[in-house]
Amino acid sequence: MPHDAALVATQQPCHICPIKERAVCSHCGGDELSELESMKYYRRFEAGQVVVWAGDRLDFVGSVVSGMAGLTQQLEDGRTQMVGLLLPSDFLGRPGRDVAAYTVTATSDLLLCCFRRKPFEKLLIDIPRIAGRLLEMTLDELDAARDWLLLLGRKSAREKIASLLVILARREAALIKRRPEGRIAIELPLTREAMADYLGLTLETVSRQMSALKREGVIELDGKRRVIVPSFQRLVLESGDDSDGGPLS
Amino acid sequence: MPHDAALVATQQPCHICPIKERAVCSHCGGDELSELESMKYYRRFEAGQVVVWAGDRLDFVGSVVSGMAGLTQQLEDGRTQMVGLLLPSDFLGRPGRDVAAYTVTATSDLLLCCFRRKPFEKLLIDIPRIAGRLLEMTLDELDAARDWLLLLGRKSAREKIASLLVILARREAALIKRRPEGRIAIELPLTREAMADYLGLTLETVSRQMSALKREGVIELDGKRRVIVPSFQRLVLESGDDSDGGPLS
DNA sequence: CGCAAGCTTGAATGCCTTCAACCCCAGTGG
DNA sequence: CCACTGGGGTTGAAGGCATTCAAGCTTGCG
Repeated sequence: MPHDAALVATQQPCHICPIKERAVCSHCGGDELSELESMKYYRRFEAGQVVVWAGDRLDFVGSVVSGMAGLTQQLEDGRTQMVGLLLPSDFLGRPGRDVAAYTVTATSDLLLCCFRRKPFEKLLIDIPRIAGRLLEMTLDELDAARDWLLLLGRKSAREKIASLLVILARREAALIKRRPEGRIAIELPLTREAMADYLGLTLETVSRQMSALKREGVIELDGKRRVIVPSFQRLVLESGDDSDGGPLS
Repeated sequence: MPHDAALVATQQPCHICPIKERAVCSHCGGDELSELESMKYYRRFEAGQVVVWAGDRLDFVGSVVSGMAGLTQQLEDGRTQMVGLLLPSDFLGRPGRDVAAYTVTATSDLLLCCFRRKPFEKLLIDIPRIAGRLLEMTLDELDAARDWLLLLGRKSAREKIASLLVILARREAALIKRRPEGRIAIELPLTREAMADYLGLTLETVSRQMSALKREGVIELDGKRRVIVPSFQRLVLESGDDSDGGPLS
């Protein structure tokens, strides 16, 4: 059972939680928050660990507090596609479903703030703010999935890589309510293989395109897992779509 | 204004509505239903017509009663990807957002059951069943989008075509609560170009693969827009994933 | 040191695209 | 009546981009 591998971690109070502005609980007031506080528990996973396998029972839901996880789907012959990327504040699990539809893997050290599923489902009925926030988040995820469809269906390998870096930079910046510009650094809590699974490429192609972007000065590599971007605008240009990334919500 | 092009159609009472089992309104009881009934109005679009352009104001939401529409997204240079396929009972529009994020085009003659957005948003607060159903539908759409990611990222052209046919057959069958098997017919309310935009291919590749599947007896063509499948099982096999399509929900 | 995991780079192959010609057919007007 | 036209569809040939297969590199660690 993969759950046994999870470490229960010391909890932090909600009022100093780094994701309190964006997670499912973000619309909650004092009373509601203390109810949540009494129910929550933390789980920690190490990079590479599987949180659940597709098809296995999943009796909790939760929010990513820190770190990153990927949802993946497979075809019979082993071809793998990442179908979801869980970053801090993202929600894991589906209310009303007791079996995981996708395999969830920690791509970096991961901290989850969890609730047992049944009690959480009751909260969804009792506290409409939570259901409302979850709907909003699900709609946002659907929009993100749709951008991703465009990426997979129509972008070149080079544009795909640039797009991924843009997404990570924007998400990282959004947590501190900023908007990336100029010279920035991006953490890459993903192996080349995970990037390939995200982008619908092979790991060799990812590696080659990273090298190409580096050769041309679009990015600099600081180790394998940290990227310096001299000009964020330039990177966005390379990503194919120059939408501005929408409102800072 | 594209809206002017829409024809207002004669309404049918909700109790004989073909999508009453699956649409946003499906969990509503008598009182709620009559409230909805007093607010709803129909709009009709012809095949090829644009319902809204991305970026334009959208003051209504609604359900597809019959026909089919596509949501599309574009890159600056014109590359186009379909990012949503609206079939009967699917929901159009996003509560809380007044500007369309995607261009919506009728790919066949289309009938929508609409509500003005503001009053509908009030309903979402007043009638939790509606909000609940919308959450459920959004989660289902997210799952569908994730299957689509796998399709775009990892499937061959041939598998993509087969997968699309499987999806259409399943959706068509789900409306009458059945499950496709054996010899079946599938309506294809899509041009080759729309299929290509859905699948992340060129229309030539779509045409070639359709011809190949026909040559090998996997499908038969009855005109350009109707496909006969001698063995649904065989088609599923060609689609790459042989999951059974999940529960009949 | 030596091993393994993750990553990079090279060469050859293949799948899908691109560009182009042609077909089919419904609608239109001389 | 039938030639004309245009949209949608099919088919062919050539080329390109990403994959596949393979070798070698880098780095952390027992």
